[in-house]
Amino acid sequence: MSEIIKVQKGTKDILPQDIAVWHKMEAAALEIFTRAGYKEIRTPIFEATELFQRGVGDTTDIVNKEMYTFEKSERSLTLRPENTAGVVRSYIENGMHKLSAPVKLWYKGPMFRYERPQAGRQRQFHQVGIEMFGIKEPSADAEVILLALNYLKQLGLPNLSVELNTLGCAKCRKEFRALLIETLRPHYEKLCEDCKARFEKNPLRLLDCKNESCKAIFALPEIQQVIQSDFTCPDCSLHFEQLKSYLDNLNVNYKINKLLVRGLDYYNRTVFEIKSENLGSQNAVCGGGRYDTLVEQLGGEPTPAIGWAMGMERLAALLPEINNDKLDIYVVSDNKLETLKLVERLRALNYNVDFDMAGKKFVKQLEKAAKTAHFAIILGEDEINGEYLTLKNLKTAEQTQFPLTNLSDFESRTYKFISTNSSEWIQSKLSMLASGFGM
RNA sequence: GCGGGUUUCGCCAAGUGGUUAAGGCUCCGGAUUGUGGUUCCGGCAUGCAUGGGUUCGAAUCCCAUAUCCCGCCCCA
Repeated sequence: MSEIIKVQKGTKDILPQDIAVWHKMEAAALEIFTRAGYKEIRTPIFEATELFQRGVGDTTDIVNKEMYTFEKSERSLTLRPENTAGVVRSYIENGMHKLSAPVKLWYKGPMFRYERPQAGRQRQFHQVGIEMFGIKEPSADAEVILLALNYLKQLGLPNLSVELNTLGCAKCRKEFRALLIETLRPHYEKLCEDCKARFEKNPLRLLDCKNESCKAIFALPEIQQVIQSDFTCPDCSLHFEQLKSYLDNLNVNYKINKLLVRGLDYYNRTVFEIKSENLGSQNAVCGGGRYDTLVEQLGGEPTPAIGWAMGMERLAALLPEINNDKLDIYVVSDNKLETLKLVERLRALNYNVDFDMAGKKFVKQLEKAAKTAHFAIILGEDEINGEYLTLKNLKTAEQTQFPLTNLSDFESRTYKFISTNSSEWIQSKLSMLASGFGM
């Protein structure tokens, strides 16, 4: 046997026994977003490297050190590290600004970042997210945040904490930036290397620094005064106040975090995160914000926009495991031809049905049925000769016979037989049968 | 990129230099040629992440590499 090839570091197989929770996340996304007027968009996994350099921003860590970039036919291509840039590219390229605003889009799929894997972080991971284009009013911000909460609620995660901040617009941020640099300059020497490097380029990012000595500096009264000060221009200020008012009136719990500065360059005004305490150090489930200049920056018409993304692996970590459902019926028989015929008919009636193909003995087949299915159908010599089948409830060991010639009789009478059992499967089957018979 | 830990069967796991590497679960077969998930019996690692080294002798000690996990940075 030659050496086996293993999955690559930071990647994982999602195995059949774990897939149910992914189906749940995907189904919830389709349902909740569709209900809010969002349409799914699927953009390519790789894009021109330049899209991310210009879109995500080349001062970001994502672009600087985390991209999977490769050359092909003298083009530089990159596996998408996030999907906002790709969606914006598609929005521009397909002339979606001509559609009536807002244009509401959602997506799900794999993203790629070359990072050291740890709890809640992989190199290939999945995000589900939404983007809304064309509305600058704060009601859009409110809807987008509510949508995130609704999605989490649908998944049974209603109690996560929302953190909110505003970064202002280019204009007010410029003034704040200048003030911040001026205030921090006396402490420059005491800052960590990263902070020094970012000092002139993107001083807002310093506020996010986790270094203890840097934190101590930012805790100084004169610096806190600057950080806590309301630097936003009247327009930005009003926008934020209106958003907060909407959220207050809708009883959304959130807290203002002045230090919340998102790591992607394209954000302005509203930024927010949704966190969970149960995720270890990578605790952000959802991150998003407004990016009113990105469309223009990537060559489109000036278009306000806002969106968010959730990490699906992190979401999955918060959700309870879902046991895979058992089969509805396992057919026990030594006559493969008659079994195949019956299985075909049962599958056509929407039952999940399987049977033995290995030629095992009767007892073994029944054992297998007991482990993998709710019901067994026994189709032996007696049944075939008498043109009937035996249905066995594997939980209660009850049995009953049905004529083989007319399976609609099987359908209509089965629910009476199985109604003696109250498992979840029975409930779902009952409602299915009931709807099928117009009851 | 930097730090700490981990690695024995499909899964869990004993073993800390000395005969054929415990045990449990799962799986497979039999007891039981049409009624199961109970019970009983049997099978399932010539090998302990990989490569070197020390030793009469290594899963056990040493070195290197890899792996996965956790943390930093950053992000979902």
